Amino acid sequence: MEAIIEKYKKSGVKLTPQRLAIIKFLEGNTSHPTADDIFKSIKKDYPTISFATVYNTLEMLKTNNGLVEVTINPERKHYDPNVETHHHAICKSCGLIVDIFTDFSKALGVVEDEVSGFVFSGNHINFYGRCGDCTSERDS
Amino acid sequence: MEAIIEKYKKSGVKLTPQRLAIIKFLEGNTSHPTADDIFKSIKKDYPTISFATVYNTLEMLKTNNGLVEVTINPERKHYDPNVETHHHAICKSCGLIVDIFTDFSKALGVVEDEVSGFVFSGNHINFYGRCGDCTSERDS
DNA sequence: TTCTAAGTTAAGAATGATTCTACTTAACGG
DNA sequence: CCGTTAAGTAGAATCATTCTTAACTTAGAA
Ligand SMILES: [Mn+2]
Ligand SMILES: [Mn+2]
Ligand SMILES: [Zn+2]
Ligand SMILES: [Zn+2]
Repeated sequence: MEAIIEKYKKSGVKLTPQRLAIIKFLEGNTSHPTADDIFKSIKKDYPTISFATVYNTLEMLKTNNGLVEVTINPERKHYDPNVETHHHAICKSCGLIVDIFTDFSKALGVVEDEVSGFVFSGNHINFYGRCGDCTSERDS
Repeated sequence: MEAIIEKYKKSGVKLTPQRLAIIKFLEGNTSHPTADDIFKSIKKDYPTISFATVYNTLEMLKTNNGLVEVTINPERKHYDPNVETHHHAICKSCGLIVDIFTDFSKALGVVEDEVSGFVFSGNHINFYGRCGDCTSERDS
């Protein structure tokens, strides 16, 4: 946490209580929250916070490489403080998003030569299915 | 085309001129158009068409397995008449979306056992990069 | 053919996530 | 402390998509 704060100070951004609250909320968070999830959570401690602040902070974090947008749900954006390359499993029933850290670069690399003219810089895999809870629910 | 028309007739939907125009526009289309792209194109022949009809028809096609939504662009949905499993290359510069038909099931299958409780039913890979045009443009 | 029921279209209103605006407030280097 | 200036806030605006409702086709029955 301290290291994270230092990082932002160096990049010249002001560390307001609201920003720190959002950074703390996201730190180590693997739930892939939406802007609304973040807003609701921060509102408990900062009742006057506005969506503008949430979105502005997310934008700031994005440009400082502290956050990535996860484009999985066409209805709204999800945010992920884990900026390392990784993939996701998505439950088609309840929307749960789970991280997958397996490295597929070898298996995928071969193909990247086959697409005419493209120069690739990254990839992301979505695995669709049903999570444990939703599977056992249907069985019963 | 004839086969496609038969397919929808059988499923009990009425094939109106607007619907046929949309189906024709999509048939074999690999450009991954948005609802607005479709609307603009159909409007040339049917000036009174509305967005409601475009969205209704897309919904109808989706439920009849004649179309899939492509969740790649967080700003708007793209539609793909190719319902076979395939993947996409996305140009980060111009937004071009190109199909990739390589089969990765073997390489990905191994992992699917490792995610606790999940039962998987499909996957989709996004390859990010720059297309040929955008790459040569930057070079010059 | 003509009639009907059911499904479809079109215009515009409604929704909801995200962005913008105008103004107030507070962070922080000096 | 102070001044500069970035950041916070409330609410309006935007824009893709969905909803509502009345008028209109379609296809089958008579
Ligand atoms: Mn993740
Ligand atoms: Mn495609
Ligand atoms: Zn689930
Ligand atoms: Zn390009």
